[in-house]
Amino acid sequence: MKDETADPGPKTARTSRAARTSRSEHTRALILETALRLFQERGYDRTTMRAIAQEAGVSVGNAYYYYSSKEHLVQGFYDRLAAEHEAAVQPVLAGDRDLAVRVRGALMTWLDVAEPYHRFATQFFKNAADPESPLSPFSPESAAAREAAISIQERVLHGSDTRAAPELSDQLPHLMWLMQMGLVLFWVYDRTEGTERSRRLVERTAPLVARAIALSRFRLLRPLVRQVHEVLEEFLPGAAATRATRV
Amino acid sequence: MKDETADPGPKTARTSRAARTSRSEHTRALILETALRLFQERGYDRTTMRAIAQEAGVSVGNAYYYYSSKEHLVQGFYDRLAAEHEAAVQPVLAGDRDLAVRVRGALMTWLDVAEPYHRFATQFFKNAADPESPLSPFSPESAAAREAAISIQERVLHGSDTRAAPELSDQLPHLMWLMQMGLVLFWVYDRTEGTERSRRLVERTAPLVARAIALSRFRLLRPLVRQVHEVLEEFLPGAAATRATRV
DNA sequence: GTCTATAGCCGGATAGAC
DNA sequence: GTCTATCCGGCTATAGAC
Repeated sequence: MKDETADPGPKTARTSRAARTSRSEHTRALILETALRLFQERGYDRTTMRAIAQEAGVSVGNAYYYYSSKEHLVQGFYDRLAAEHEAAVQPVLAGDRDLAVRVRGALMTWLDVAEPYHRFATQFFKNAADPESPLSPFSPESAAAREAAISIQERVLHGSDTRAAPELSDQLPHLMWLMQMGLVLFWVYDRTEGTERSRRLVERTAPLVARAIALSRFRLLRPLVRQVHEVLEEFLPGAAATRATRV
Repeated sequence: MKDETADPGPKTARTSRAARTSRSEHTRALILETALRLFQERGYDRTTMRAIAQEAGVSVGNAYYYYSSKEHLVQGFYDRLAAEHEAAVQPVLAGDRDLAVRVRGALMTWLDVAEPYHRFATQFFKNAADPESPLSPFSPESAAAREAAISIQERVLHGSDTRAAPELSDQLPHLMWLMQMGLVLFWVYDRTEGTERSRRLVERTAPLVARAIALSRFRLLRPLVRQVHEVLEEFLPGAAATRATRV
């Protein structure tokens, strides 16, 4: 009962084309809205499908008609979060060209956007770290969201006045996204007021990342950079050509 | 039903002092043994507590008397894995003094030891990403296992003929352990035959790590190294002094 | 195609008797 | 310390209404 490969019918989340029938879309939205609200109020585990259905004024069966599992409701949350980040990060991308500032800005913006959900986000990432789960940030199902996030990093980097070693230039956004996943993990563990500690980590790390990237052009580091490039080429999906095996 | 803070009674896993009463210890061991066997045979999810109890010839309630949740059974597995790695890694630690060789050896050894359990290891990272879980590698409950693992990295580094930048020297083992956690994540996702791809990642990454560490002493990198040192000092628990806030 | 209602399976976890 | 009985919630199934 874990994956369904082909997923016909209305259970497919569709962001495309405005609403198949407005009634159907309305119900779907209602269920998601209710679920997210309850998750925030009581946390993920203590929100039962029965409760979601009841609060939304639909039957349990109907909830499952739209979202084939409780986990699938979480996907709705991801999409929303990603959209909010994309919107909120615009000023950063259009702003200062200093790389450290841009890196810091993009990550801080994510922390801002995610803040309200911190309480129940914990539960999500448990699912997210499961390779079987379509909710994993590395899963094929998450490809769209992942690429959107990487694209933000790309704009962070290429809109800056820092030039990285040329062979790394295409791969760095992906690498920066991986680092962002690390930050998310840290954030999930962060129990400080206002996730202050996560913010501090960003504050201290951003200049470091920027400096490392800038240094990558120095001759001394050439062999190391070349090695890094090769490893990334082999192990980062999508970065370049050779992809036959998957992990 | 998630945490119990104080955990009195026999549910506490005790590696100390040989067996409170031999009968009790025998039952405990029997349950763990059975569980681990079934996990290997059918995977974690498809092994029910009922089945474990039945196979072990005890009641479900009894199983819960010794292991307060299904997850707690996994802790027993961690301990075993750690012990096996510690034993198997000895030749590497006593062997070649080349850092790349040592790094590679330690990680490969872990992959060897962990191989038989790969199938149900999925479960690991579910825990890793859950801050509530005592099974998280970052939890206080895992401190002992974590420190043992870090100590292995310490011997890898300090038994080598490479000298890192002095201010990083004490922190690098912890950082290398973090990288190892990254490898574990990769490995969990790895679906190739014999986890071939994970092995290849180690093969390609070990020299890179060794080189980066060696480079850390160059003057060009001094400012970067200093920054890294400061960040690690602030955010790695245990590395040095200042720890008031927790994350 | 969208929805309700309800009954029931399954498996993790618990209560409380012995 | 050990058991049996029970709860609880994710999920499924079914039958039928609009």
